[in-house]
Amino acid sequence: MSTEVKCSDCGSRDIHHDDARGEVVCNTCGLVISESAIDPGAEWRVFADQDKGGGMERAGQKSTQLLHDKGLSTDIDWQNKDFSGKAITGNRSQLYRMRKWQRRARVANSGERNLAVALAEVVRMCSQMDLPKSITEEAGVLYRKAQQAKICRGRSIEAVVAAVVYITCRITDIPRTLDEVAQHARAGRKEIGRTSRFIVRKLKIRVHTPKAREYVARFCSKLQLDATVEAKASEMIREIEKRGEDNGKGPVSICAAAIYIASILLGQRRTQRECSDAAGITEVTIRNRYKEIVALLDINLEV
DNA sequence: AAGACGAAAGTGGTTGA
DNA sequence: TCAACAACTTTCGTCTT
Repeated sequence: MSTEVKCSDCGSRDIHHDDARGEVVCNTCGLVISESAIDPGAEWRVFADQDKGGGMERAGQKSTQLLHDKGLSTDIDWQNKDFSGKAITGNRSQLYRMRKWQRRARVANSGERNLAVALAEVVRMCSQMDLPKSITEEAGVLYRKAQQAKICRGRSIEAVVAAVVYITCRITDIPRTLDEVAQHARAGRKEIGRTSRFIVRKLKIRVHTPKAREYVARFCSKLQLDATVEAKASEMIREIEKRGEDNGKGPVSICAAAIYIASILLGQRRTQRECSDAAGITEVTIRNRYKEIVALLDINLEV
């Protein structure tokens, strides 16, 4: 297994993976760098004060929706030793029987196996898309619900996962466009759209159509525009929405056009091409929208 | 040469009979 | 289920900076 990981304690690159334990260990100082090879990027924190007396203390990894058994299952080691390393003396066949049942109980049924694959895919997609951990968890929860509602039948895991991520982004008000999701998914745009509509209907999830303002910050940062442009664009969008002139128009296109105008007004001009690229739409659409906005808000673009 | 403009034809999703 | 429809895309020729 190749790795660029450096030991955070002594800086050594001499590191090995202990696959049996799922740990990454520094050979120089013995520091355990990552306790879970399943999700090496994961970070979780304990807030001692919040946990105090809350009965939330636990040993081992944090409970998470992102492992099919929520990370809480027990392992019976392959060696015939107990937790302290002492040899287990009792009945051997009994030990084998325990292992067998444990294996069965954990990933034996197909639903659990499906979940294990799906949740790994959720984690992969979300981290590729730079989504916050909370979204990843939410998406995992939604996948479980979808699975219980028998939505996965006849659909690829990849499509359902992508749909679930898409929906989760929408309901948490950090919308990603279908194209953006499709870019990081292992399913086609069309299928993701179809599947997510199906899930929303089946599970009766309430999703409002995204608002143009929800894209402003992200597109501005993509275009390296500062907060003044962002504020100006938001202001225009608010006015447009207030007058109900956003009806039927794609929120993404309104947002992109508003940013285009704001960038000119504040002397940080971006081309139509740049704006359309950042928003994933065409220049033509920017043109159409921005002319409407200029007319509507009586904006003078002359310098 | 790059950016902006606009016409025209095509695509995919929604809606309403 | 189908056709109509508006938004949006693609393409391309022309004008402007």
